[in-house]
Amino acid sequence: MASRLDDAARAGWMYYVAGRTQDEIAAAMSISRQSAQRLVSLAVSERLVKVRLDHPIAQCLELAEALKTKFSLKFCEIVPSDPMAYSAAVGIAEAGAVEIERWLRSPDPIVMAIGTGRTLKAAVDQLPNMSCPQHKIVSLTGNIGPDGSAAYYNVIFSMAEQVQARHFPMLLPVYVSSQEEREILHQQPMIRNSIALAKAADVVFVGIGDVGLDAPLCRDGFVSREEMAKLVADGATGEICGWLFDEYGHLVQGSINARVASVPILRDKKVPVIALGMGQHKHKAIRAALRSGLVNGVITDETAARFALES
Amino acid sequence: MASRLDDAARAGWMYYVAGRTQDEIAAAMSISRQSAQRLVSLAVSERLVKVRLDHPIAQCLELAEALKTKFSLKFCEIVPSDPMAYSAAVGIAEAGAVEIERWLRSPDPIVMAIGTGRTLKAAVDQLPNMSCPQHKIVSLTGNIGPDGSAAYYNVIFSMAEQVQARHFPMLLPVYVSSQEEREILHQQPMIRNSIALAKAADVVFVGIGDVGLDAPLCRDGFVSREEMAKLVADGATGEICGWLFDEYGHLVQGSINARVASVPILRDKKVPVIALGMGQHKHKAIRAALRSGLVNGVITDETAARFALES
DNA sequence: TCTTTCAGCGATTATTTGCCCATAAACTTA
DNA sequence: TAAGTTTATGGGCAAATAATCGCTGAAAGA
Repeated sequence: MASRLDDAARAGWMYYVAGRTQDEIAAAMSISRQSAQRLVSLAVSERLVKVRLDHPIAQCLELAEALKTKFSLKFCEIVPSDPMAYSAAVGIAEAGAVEIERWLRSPDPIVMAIGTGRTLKAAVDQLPNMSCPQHKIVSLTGNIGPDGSAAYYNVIFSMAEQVQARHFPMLLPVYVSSQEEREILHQQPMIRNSIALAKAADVVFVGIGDVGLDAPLCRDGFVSREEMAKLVADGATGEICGWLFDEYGHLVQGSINARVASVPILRDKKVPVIALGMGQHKHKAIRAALRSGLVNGVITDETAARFALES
Repeated sequence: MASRLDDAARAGWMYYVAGRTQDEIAAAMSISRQSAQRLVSLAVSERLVKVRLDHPIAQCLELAEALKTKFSLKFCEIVPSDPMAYSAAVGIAEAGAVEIERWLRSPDPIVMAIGTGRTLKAAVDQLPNMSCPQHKIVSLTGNIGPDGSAAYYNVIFSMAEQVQARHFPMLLPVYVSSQEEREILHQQPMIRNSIALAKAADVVFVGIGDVGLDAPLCRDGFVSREEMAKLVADGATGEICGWLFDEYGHLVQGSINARVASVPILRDKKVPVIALGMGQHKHKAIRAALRSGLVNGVITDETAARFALES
């Protein structure tokens, strides 16, 4: 199995780096061209090959500047929209990985706080193997899924493994049963330690989620359909680390926000809080988060950027 | 011009990151497919797209390419260094066996010349059972140990048995008592025949040995401790088939090299002469062998490769 | 104003690649 | 051990991509 990945890496290297054809690779490795092709595509599907585009596309840059000005952002990266893209995080994941990696390359120890969600997971999956024992990675949200599995959208664990940093997960569900329970749980020494660390983070990366019956929050069972319907009726527009906010980015009062186990969202303007998100159904959520200064950095796509600018 | 690069970046992004076909890119950008293709290839040639391979083997391949270029090698294989495994031939043995097997798989008869040493033995031990009656395997060095046993570092015998090929050992000690004796022995019909065969080899595999009081050459009694100390003082750095060379890969004059019974090392650039060796204590020997072109192929590990490249 | 040069374009052709399928090999399970 | 099941392999073929060629038009220079 490992040797197969080795072969895949070798084939992928010859194909993408050395620019050989599959026939040449086949000859070099004494296998059939078909096998070579399989190895190359395995290298791709196993994410061994990582492609990076080193050119700021003018339009995206302009949009980024405009967004930065309008919402006083510290950081803004716009990736081209792909109208045909089926999957959510095409492009964002790569761009997010670049920025995360930039922080991790720091020789000085930093504390990086991390939210959760599919987009963030996709970005983390694009990270290269690194060795960053000087850094600490701390989770902002509970890492226990509604089914009790400890590895829900295993962002912090995969990341820590990939970059070999110390990590501080928050071993709680995303939502606890009541505000009182949250207070009690947050007093536990380990949790308290994680929260203190998160509040001292040098940089924060979060995913932006949308709300609605089709949103992951609902589909993955964190929030019941009835509750979600009520939230939407009350004006909930988006979600960051489980905190629900309305279309102006203000936290929805009472309701579910009283039960979020997550660390409160930092509003300290000095620390970069960078949100990742894209796609039609997240447009309003992204705009809301930017409007209120819930985040001060964003990585999104062209159409979401235009939407946020228009209003 | 800038806008052309922008377009190239956009096209390259859609192609490599989003995974669109050139047709789709052409449609999205309202240009012909050919133009899209040109933009993509422009993005590549302008080095806007950067491919990385996130796998240990990738580094090995880069090192191999670098070594190939620097030392004009016909063949170079670098295996990942395993810092945990200080034992001899982890990885090298397998890699060597693969290459040896590749040659043996040839349906056309070949002559393979073989040196000796622990590393080569480990590689040969990794060979599968084969039936290669078409090939001839000839030994480059004497196969008689200092204790008179006929099967010292039984490389050629185990190999011939494993792959069922005709074999031509050299029934001499590694070192004879004098240059005169060597000349006489080399005139014996059987020996002469083996030497002629070895000189006509299609491919040569040798082990690289180090020198010093702890080196196998000394420990196994081929060279006395006094003689070894003198050799080291005279600048001997490594050994191939019993031939001692200095740190630039030049044979040490006189001394013990006058008594080596081995076939002279082939310097014919057309025939692959592939050396196997790894480990901290062989770094200098490997570098020396590469520097002088004593060998034109090498199978070694990452750290040895880096060492050879640095100087 | 005219000429020269040359980048870019599309059509055509050649090469390369992705995928399906039949077959062989390996591995399970009774 | 034999039958069944999964997994890998290589051939063939269609799609995708790269290379070649002649044409056009715009910019530079006389």
